[in-house]
Amino acid sequence: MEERQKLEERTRYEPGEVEARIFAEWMEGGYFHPPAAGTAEENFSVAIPPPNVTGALHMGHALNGSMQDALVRMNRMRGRNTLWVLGTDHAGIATQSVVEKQLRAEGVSRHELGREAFVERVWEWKREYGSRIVEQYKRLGASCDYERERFTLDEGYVRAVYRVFKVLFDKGYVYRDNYMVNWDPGSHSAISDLEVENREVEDTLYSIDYPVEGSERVLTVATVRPETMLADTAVAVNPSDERYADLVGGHCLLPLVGRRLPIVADEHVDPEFGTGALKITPGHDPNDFEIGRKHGLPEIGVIGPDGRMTAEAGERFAGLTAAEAQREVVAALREQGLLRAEEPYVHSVPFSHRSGERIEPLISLQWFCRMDELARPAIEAVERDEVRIAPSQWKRVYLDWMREIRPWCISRQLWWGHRIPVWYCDECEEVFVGEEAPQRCGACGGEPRQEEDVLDTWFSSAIWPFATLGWPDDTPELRAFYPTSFLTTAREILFLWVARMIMTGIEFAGDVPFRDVYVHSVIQARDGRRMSKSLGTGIDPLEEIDVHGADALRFGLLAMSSTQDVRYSDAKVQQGADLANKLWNAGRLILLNCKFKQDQSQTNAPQDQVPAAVGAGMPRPEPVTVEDRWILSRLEATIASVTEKLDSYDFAHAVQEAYSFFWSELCDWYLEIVKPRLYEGEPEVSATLLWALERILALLHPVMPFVTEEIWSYHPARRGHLAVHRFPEADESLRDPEAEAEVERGIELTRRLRAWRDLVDAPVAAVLPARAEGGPPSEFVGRLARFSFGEDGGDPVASVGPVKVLASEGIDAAAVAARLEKRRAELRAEVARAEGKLANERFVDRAPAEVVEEERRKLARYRAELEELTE
RNA sequence: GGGCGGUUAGCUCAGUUGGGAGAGCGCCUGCCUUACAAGCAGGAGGUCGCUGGUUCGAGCCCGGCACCGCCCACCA
Repeated sequence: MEERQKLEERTRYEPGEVEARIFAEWMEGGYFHPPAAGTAEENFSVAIPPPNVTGALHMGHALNGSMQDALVRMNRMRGRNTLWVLGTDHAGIATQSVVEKQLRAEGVSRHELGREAFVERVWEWKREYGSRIVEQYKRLGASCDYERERFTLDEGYVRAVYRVFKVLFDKGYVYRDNYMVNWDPGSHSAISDLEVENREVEDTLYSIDYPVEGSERVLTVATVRPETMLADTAVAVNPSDERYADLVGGHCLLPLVGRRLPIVADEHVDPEFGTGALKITPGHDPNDFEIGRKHGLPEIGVIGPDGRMTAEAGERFAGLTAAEAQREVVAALREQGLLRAEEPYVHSVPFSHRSGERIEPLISLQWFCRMDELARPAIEAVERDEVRIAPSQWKRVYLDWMREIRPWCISRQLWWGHRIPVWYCDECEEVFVGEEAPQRCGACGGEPRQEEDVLDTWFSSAIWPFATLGWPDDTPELRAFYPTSFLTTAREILFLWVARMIMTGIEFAGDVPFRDVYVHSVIQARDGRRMSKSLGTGIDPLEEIDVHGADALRFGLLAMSSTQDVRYSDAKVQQGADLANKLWNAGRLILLNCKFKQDQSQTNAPQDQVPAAVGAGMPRPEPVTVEDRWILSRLEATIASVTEKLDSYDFAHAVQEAYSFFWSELCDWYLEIVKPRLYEGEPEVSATLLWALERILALLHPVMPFVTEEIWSYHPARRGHLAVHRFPEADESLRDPEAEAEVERGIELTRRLRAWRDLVDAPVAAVLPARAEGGPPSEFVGRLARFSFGEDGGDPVASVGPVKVLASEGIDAAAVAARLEKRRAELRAEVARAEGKLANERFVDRAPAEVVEEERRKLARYRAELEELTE
């Protein structure tokens, strides 16, 4: 009784009061922490794309989380043993940067601190701030298993990473090599090709004369990076280029340095570009590196990892930054008259995705992983739809990339991460690879020293779906929840993460990591730009939750999601907030007025039991009126359709359809129709309403978990939380096409009558007399449209469908006449259109019979109405 | 340089296999009707980017063009 009182007073849904309390109840119920039982086939599981520990919840997380939680909750409610693995990614570069920045503020560098102390410092940071994003997922309502939280650097996980490294090494896929890498001067580390983004930049293109040895001729080469000429080891021309045919095999002299450079012929050189002569710098240009290796050219490095010129650059330049060196080189060339031209030049330049700095290509000793062998089965798995990628265009994108895959640079010159499990013996050059440090060198008894580098963060996230379940051990979790059911992801990590998980899943866990990959759209800022912190265009989901509630944000994000990128829509979030409030108030109307007999409860299961969802409270109702049969039929149709759409990742249409059924059909029509019966306390309508409420709450719970749970807490048939309530399955036996047709006719008529009233400006409160032809319309028509239907009365002044409106005080004759004339004009136009179409012989002959027939029926209908109005 | 996606109402977006263009928001009119004014009822508003074609019929299929966005790519 106390709650009832409260419910009456709560005329608005206030998410802020509800969400934390409800979430705590779910946690207390342990619903999100399933037992490791059963098989992956029967169970349902998802591995969350692990957010960076340094991260804060952004809109991408919120969208992705809303999608995952909708499917996770739906399947949990279906009674499946459901696990949603949560965890965070150690995010090597990002986290190291955060802590380094902290240290700088204290006036300490990480080098002063030393590696061990620094790593300990990062751990401290992680312990203090690392759970922030986890807490933010709770705000969203995400039903992750917070008791199984994982971290890519926790003990078991490290073991998994080391095992993978060791196996790949033993297979010969992982190797160490001196190779051209993308050096990121910002993070002071090599990064992989996927972490590089190309940007258009305007540089200066310098043309430089290289004197040909033993000749008066010069070879003019063009470059945007003159400072790299200090590392040139050849000049190349196209083999078919007749201008230089006689020079191939000869030499030219490198200005400023004096080195003899062989003139080589290579197909790669475009004779159309510049002079057709290309300076070759194998040490600092990826193309030149390839050419250099092909021709066996020396590789010289003049730019060091610190972005400064090395001793190799010569006394004059050593120690300068690359930019300073460029100015010096240009000045020197100009002095010597070797600078032939300078012109502005726009081209694309690689930048580090991590630090934003311009990539310095250089040769360095790194660890690589050969990908071709791993890719092969991962290609087949997708080709054969063992992993289905949707929308379908991404399947091709995936396959195209995988078929061209290149070795992956997996080592990083950082301290925070998985230190590569390789040990070197300095005494005898023995190399150990294993999961644990060797005590002594087996060959010479020396003390091996571990590799300094750590692994690319993506190397560890590649094994996320099975490493989080306990692999390499054969754990119950692994048996119960691997492979996972699906993955939703942004397309930007399709290669970086998704492809690699498929490869490692097949290689190490013996099966693909998930059956479905759904690539969702990107939510852009309101103005269509990318949401980004640096642009200041980001929209904070937590602020949106504060203002509108988590349910509103979830609904809004799902409603605006699409296969194409969309702008963030405040209106959709507001629509979600409105829906929550509408649900709340419709719930109040029903719960405060319905009579409920305890024995109506059909409870047949213990409450709040995991994994099996508890049974429904309400028994199937007995409809007494056609409206009852109609709403029950529409409800089941909606359940079938919404469920089907959720199951196929069509979130936007699923939520819009649920919205539209609930708002328009249930609230605007059915509740208005049955109010008199409800207020009278008719038991049958109570049974129908309580049943409908229960089912719509359960249907919407995966999308709007908080408000539905809160309303459910007042439902008399409740036996446990909605979070583990049985998800509705469409009951086909309640479908009733006849009732649907009849009520829809009544609704249509009501609409027309209301519109007519408005057009003729009838007084709002007046009940207008009318006579219905062909039998009285449904009872509610007169009531909702405020018409009284009788056998007799005055003269008809107008026809609205089958209804003759009779003369009365409330009706303005002139307005009626104007209205009639307007309608007649419309009808004449319609008749003309239909006649024209049917007079077209080719239409009548070639269009399908039913289309022609439909057109004839329309024509007949228009003619009849026109005739009626012209009487 | 290749590939993908987009262009539909004032705004943000839907539009299944080709058969009279929809939603939400906004706007206009009228309602404080005892669930909800974050509500209810009614209404206005679109040459579906342009251009050829296929078809009885095109927002939808085909060709071309114009913008916009994204991904991949080793032309200095």
